[in-house]
Amino acid sequence: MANFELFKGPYNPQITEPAVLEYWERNSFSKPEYNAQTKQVDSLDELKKELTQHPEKKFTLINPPPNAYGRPHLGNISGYAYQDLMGRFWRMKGKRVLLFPGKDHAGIQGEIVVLREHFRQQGKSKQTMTREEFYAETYEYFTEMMAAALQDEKRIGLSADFERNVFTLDPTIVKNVLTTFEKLYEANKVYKGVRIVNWCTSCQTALADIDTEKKEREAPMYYLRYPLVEPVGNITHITVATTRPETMLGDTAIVVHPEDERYKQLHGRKVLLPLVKREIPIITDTQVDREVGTGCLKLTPAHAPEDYEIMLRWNENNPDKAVGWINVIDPQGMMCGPIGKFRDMSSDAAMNQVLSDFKEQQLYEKEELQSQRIPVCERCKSIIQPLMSSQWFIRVDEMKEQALTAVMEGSITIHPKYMTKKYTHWMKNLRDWPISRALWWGYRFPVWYKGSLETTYGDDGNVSEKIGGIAVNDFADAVAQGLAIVSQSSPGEGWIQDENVFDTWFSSGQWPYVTLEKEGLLDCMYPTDTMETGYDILELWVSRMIMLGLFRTGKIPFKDVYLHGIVKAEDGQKMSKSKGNVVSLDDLVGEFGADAIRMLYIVGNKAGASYRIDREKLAGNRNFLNKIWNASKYVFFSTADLQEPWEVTQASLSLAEEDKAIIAEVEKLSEQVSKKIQNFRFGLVAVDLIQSFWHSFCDVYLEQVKARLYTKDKEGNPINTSPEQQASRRAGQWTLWYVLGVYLKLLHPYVPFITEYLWASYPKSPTDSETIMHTAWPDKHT
RNA sequence: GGGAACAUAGCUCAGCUGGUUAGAGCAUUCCGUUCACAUCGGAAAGGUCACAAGUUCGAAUCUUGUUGUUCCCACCA
Repeated sequence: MANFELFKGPYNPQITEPAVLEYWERNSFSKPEYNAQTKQVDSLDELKKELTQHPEKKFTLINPPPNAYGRPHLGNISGYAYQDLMGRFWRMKGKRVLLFPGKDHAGIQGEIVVLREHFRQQGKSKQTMTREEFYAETYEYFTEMMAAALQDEKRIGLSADFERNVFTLDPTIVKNVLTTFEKLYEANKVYKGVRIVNWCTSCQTALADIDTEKKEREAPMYYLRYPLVEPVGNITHITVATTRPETMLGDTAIVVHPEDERYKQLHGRKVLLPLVKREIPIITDTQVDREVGTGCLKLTPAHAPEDYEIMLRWNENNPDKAVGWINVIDPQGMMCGPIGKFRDMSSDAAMNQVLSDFKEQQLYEKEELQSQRIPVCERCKSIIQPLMSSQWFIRVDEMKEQALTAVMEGSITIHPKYMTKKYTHWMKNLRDWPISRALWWGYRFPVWYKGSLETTYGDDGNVSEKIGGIAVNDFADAVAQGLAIVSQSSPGEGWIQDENVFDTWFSSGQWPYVTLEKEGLLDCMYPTDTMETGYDILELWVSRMIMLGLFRTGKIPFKDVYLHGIVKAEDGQKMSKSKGNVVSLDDLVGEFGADAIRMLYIVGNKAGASYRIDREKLAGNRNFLNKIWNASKYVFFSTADLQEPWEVTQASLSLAEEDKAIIAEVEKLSEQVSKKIQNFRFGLVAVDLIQSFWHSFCDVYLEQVKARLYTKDKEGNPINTSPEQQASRRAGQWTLWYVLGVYLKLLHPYVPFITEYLWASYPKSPTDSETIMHTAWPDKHT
């Protein structure tokens, strides 16, 4: 039993919250197995049996797994308040609630952090360790760090089943995630191929489009002349504009708009590519913007994603006049390929050399300073070098159709509704998903090669692979030749495993079903009910869960997606370490309490809307908690002589008009709160709830009823002694008791700590739940 | 270039499918208290609902346009 003392003085969360936390943790109230009727924890089998018979009795919400290292900031924690609100609501509504917590290994960022924060101090690096040593030690490091992140989840009041907390690299999870890869491979939805990728020369890995961001910079645009092989009329050359002259060494065509009158007579003609003396054709594509530069685009398919797309399109429509690509920059950022003296220069040196050669040959026209947006690595901020590389891809064409349909036909609802467009737009434009990363920290590909695997950036500009010294066209070819195999375990002596690990989102994209399957709960708790996360990872994460969930289970992974806004720092800016405006839970939880912080997240806010940390609001929230505290204490001592109020029926009391009014208000409020929570409008109804408690119950009703409750006047003489007055007093006491109970329950999902603490002193029937977490929600009809 | 959201009191924002006199919190001004609470109570002041046109008996709310702010996406070489 909870033993919470009603101490004197103002409400002090520093006393109450740790005590409540300890109470929650000591019992197992947050487990779906906890049985409110028997007050026992059922077995897993009993739970499954019940949910099989009554599937409507479950509520599953998978908590988005935060990075396993380090402490989250106040913004990272905000989601837990929403997730917990839903969990507590449905639990009180009598459902078997599972909030499933986990931690993510965070791929690239995890590797960067552990190298910087852990290994560097010991003088270790990837050069001085084996892959196995690195993995084992990092695993241990992350396991330690995880405990700290868990503390914050608990501290904000998240009623998750923490015993089930699971790491993305837990062996059973790994096995399941890799099985998905195998199934994708069998279904021909995964392939290995040489494609253009966003290459981070610093992290030495490929990145998906969404793992890059754009940086603004001023850079010169150079105008370069390419002579025509044969002059057309008096035209002897064309001029192209570029910000990256060194890539001209890999040009394979010139592209003009088919309708551009200036160049119509040049279609199909050839230019002599300067410096490397290659003849390349002039082709057409409607994507070329006639207004930009000279209207002539130099096509470098190996080092510009747009050019690569144009090449594919052209080749599809003109198979007889197909153009190829020539890769001239290797993964280290050095020049390579059929480029003569430029080979082995750094790309910067090559750029200067190209420019000076053009000048010398009188082919240099001019330069103009221009602002441009260049892609950089989201994690390390290095400039992305697009290049050709052999990578694993997921074929998304079919998967994205299903994922689109699920949302457009309403099997999955996104809140706020207007974010649906963001999702559909992104999904429609989705290209094949590159899933391999050249890292050590993550899920290594379950792919094996016989002998060795070599990737060559050839002198001919090709990128090719050899397995055991034998050249292969592609992975399928290698499998056919018996040189490669997809398998979770080594096929035997002499086979080596693919060095790549999976993109982090490949594993977190499977989170809903791999977590439940680990616990044997897939049958009875999947699909989950709601996914709650920040709107900034709708595309990054939510979309992947929908695609992979549909693929692997044939079912949607969740029915509703609630997207919360971004919490800004006190200065209104996004929180970031570099700005120095990061606020942690520790900074504020002592002064205001977790309940006040949860209110800041939720009260008055709506889905998708951002807001900032506001100390004035926090102070207001703290004042409200104090109001609850004092009003409750008042009710407790002024109803102390009321016997077993739960046995009393309303009809047996002579209720005054004021009693009836507040009872009616609170009952109407219950319906509203229930309805709005179910409609995901948590924040706005919270304002009504607070208003009602503070201004109807405290300011009005409590003042009205006081005179009827006193048993002595100021001089100490007995008052309210007549039978009518006694009955009136009793009716007032009962009303206070009843109404406060309703308020505490309605408030509990919002401010769980104070309501739990007060619930211990609230007079309740012996059959009622000892924890407010499992008492019945007060609405009657919904 | 495309898309989305927002524009309401000094500040931060509510106002859901159009219906009396447009609301809350904070801030401001005045008044009040000693038997829950000064982390309090009562009251006041404060708004051409960005602008314009339209639909309507009626518009902060719906439509269109204009202006401004924010965010996202994209191929400006």
